[in-house]
Amino acid sequence: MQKEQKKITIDDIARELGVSKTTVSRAISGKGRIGKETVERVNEYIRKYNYKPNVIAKGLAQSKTFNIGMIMPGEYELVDLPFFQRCLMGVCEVASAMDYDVVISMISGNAMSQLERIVENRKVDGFILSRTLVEDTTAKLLKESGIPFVTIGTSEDKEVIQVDNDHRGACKELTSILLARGIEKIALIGGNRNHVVTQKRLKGYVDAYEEMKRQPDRKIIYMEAESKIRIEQIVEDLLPDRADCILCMDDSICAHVLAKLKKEKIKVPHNIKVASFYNSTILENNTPSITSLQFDVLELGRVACQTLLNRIDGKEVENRTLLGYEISLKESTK
Amino acid sequence: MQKEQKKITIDDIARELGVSKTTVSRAISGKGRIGKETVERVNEYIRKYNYKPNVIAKGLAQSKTFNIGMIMPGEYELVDLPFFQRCLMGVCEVASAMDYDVVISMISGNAMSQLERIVENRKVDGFILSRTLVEDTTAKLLKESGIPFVTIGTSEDKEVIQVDNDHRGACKELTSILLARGIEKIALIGGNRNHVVTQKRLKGYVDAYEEMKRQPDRKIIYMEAESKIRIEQIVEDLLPDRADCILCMDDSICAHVLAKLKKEKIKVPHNIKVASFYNSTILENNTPSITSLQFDVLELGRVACQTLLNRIDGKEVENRTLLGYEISLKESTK
DNA sequence: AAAAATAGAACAACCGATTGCGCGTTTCTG
DNA sequence: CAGAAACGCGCAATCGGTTGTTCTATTTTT
Repeated sequence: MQKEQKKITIDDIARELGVSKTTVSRAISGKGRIGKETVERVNEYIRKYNYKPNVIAKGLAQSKTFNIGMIMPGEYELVDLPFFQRCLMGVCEVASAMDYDVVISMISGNAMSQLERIVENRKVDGFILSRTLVEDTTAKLLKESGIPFVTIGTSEDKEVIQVDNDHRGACKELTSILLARGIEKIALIGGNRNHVVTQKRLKGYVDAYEEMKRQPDRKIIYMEAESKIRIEQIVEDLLPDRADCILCMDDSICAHVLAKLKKEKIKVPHNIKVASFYNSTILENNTPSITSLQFDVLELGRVACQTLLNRIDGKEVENRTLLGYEISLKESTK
Repeated sequence: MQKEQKKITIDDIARELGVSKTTVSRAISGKGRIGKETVERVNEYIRKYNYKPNVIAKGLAQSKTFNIGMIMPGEYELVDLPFFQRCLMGVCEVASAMDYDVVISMISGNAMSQLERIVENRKVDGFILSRTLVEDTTAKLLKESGIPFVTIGTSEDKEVIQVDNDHRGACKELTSILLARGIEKIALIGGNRNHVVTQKRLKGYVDAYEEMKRQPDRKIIYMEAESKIRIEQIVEDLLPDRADCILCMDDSICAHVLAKLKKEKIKVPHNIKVASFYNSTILENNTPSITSLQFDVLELGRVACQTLLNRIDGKEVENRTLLGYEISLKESTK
């Protein structure tokens, strides 16, 4: 019950120990010339009285905040996705370990005002940008501001530091596996065509065909499959035999596809195969189990944060980091 | 392309306008006696050169940070819930409007170290605590620290400022409606019994029976329904006629219940009614549509944030705020 | 018209750290 | 053993604001 306990300052320590605050500061930071014995005394005092430096004051003196900004989409339909939450978790984990804190900005659409405020207020030392759209004015704004930042999700802009899962490679590999098994007609169902992941995955899909010197059937590539009705129509469109397999770009699409197939009494995998990208727990307990591509989003957050912190420290960082994926082959493509 | 553009300081303005920095500061804040004309000149300058005060310096001088801390669970299984994400969205919205920023702490289990760091570092002016467990050491720690905080979710501790949806009232009303329709045997399926919401909802359920001078059948109240298998067992247990209706405490439980009923060829609502709490989009497109209780989680976040900010400003605030709910009666209970 | 009240602005201390420079003492070096 | 180098430490400025007090000029009161 130590309410309103007066915080110890560096001056207090200096007074108590009969040295100057300069010395105390140096003892703590280890910078500059300082006696071994003095350091010991200061450390002991700090431990004993649980001194914590005032981060604000430190920030003012060093022009640093020890905060990083995490920019997430503020659109209602995106907020529910576990992707961002998990990412955030990875970011927080690393930041915390390095004594940084994470400031959130949820930016919806073109509401740049919040971001501008943060940028101008200099309340963070750098940003992590969770991007979903290919064209992103946020990145432009950040670039102009000169504040270090890292994007999660690939950008067209090669100057931008990016960390991403290898969606293209993943989708290519899965498609190749299916093709190698003699599954020729793979329908692809995706969501918003302006999302980076959608485009990357589509490219991977095409890559796989091209590597085998084949052409995918463009007529069974569907985008903007955002609603249940639309997805049902697509499935109807594919039946009875325009596709051997349906590859869904996210698991909510897949859930609808499965429901529709069940309704139409089409057996998976007997009559048609199904595969999906897997993020949430919707498909986890499905019967049959679903072949899927999995990404370690937590790790994505971690790496992005580490990259940013390195960047803030002035270290050289990779301009582009691609993280792996995992293909889990299950019953739905047997 | 204004990289590394030198920030304007209050001293710059003072020099340019030929007044003291005190005057500029007062002109901006409006505190103290200051000439109308001077205020005008200062404002004009600020607008013209887009001056933004340095929040860090301001914070140091005023012992404030203009940040609020949002504490969320860091457990992997909780992170996926859209609840916290939506809450956060509401919090960010209000904070942003009041020129505050939101600092995230994800705390898993007993890992208090991060929290302690933030508390000790004084990097926030107050906390919002998203709680899930009845017993919560986090709240205790915050209480001892003397930092203002608000909890989302009800606490036993009456001194703690709480904002919550009225789970008890909601569950009571829905149960009452069902009872009034002659649906007597209402099975209740809930998750973790240590979660506050679980307990509140259970109480509401019991309330409804008691108000009618009846007793619920304790044997058809199930807790810890966390896995698909467990839920299937429960449903089997209830069939064929131990229950007229199944009330699910969250929608992932409900999804499993519906799947199992379908598998067993039990028709909803003809053979058995189903109702649920509704947060995510899993049940949105179900056939039949599902009777559910809905909470405006976004609003919850908003109110919590507003309450905290009021508290930080030293205003009087309600110790307990209960937010409403919405009952949507659909086909599943017809 | 003298005294009192008041408005407008400036001085300087302060918030809690960091940091360049300088000073006195000890240790090294030839 | 003298001069140089290294060491340990303190002074004071600085980061960019806020704020209690004081000063002066003007206005109001009687």
